[in-house]
Amino acid sequence: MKEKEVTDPFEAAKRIFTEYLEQRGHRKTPERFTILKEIYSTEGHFDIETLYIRMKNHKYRVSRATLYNTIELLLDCGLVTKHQFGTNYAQFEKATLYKQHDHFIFEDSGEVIEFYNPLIDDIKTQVEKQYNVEIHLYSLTFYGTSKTKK
Amino acid sequence: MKEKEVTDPFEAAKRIFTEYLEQRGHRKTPERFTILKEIYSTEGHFDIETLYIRMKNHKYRVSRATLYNTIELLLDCGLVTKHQFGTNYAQFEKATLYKQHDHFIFEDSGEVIEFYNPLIDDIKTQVEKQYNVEIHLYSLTFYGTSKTKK
DNA sequence: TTAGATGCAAACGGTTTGCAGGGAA
DNA sequence: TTCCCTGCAAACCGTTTGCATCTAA
Repeated sequence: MKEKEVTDPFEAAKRIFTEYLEQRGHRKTPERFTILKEIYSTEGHFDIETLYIRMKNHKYRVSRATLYNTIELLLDCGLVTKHQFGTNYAQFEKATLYKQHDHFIFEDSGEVIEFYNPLIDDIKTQVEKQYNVEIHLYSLTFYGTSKTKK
Repeated sequence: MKEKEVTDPFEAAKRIFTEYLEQRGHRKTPERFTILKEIYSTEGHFDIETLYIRMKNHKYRVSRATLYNTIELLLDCGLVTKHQFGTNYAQFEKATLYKQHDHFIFEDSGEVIEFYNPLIDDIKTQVEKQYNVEIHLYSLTFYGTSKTKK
């Protein structure tokens, strides 16, 4: 069975990115696909500097400017999402396409838990009605500590 | 009747700030109270640079360093809250002490609507139970556009 | 009197920009 | 061949820091 081709998230992302680039008349450079691959090869959140160093370690030659440029494209086509958890630098994560979620941040370690709670959709609907607006994006983040002693 | 003393939010904040400074052994400098006054004299959100310019215009002599320093104290004693609405600079607002709220941001103009929806407390409680954590802070922000044509 | 606070300016660090050279189409 | 993209480095800008001076206590 050709399981891999059906389920590999990177292959799916690659197709989406390719189509996006073609539609917009952007070039399909090797750098852009290498960056996408690097992002899809790890879990969790990352910032640009971390990604830069990771690619250096993997002997990929890439500049920070290109990272910022490519991330912008990936945000635009929905393959990556951007967060700003109260710090003064941005964090990113690959989009899970189907599984929307929010975040809990441990105040001491900065560790991130992802969760999904359907009540957020009710709030969203209520706010849209109440103010006659259309919500495209939202961000819900909790900050706190563990109750189990360490 | 002594209405003013009972209801003036600045007077209330001043008392809280004074007590906070005394408890921590911090000095009650004129700069600190002038900054508090400036913050409480306007509505809505502000960033440090805006506050700095506003105080300059009012002929108050203050340095950015002192603004950052004092904001830190005001955050610590809960008189001011900090936001990072996806930009790379922080925005602040005076705490409304009793009226908790969240934000809707217009993607085009950056305008901010404040709202409160009690369902958020249910989500909070559920997350606390689910992950055995204690939530101290949260941030809920919606981004979107108006449905009424301009 | 003195330790903490202020103002100024330099340093810091994440992000953006300008530009010459390179490569996808 | 064209002109979009890349890499490099400088610029940018919000925030932090170092230090001499000042002042609340």
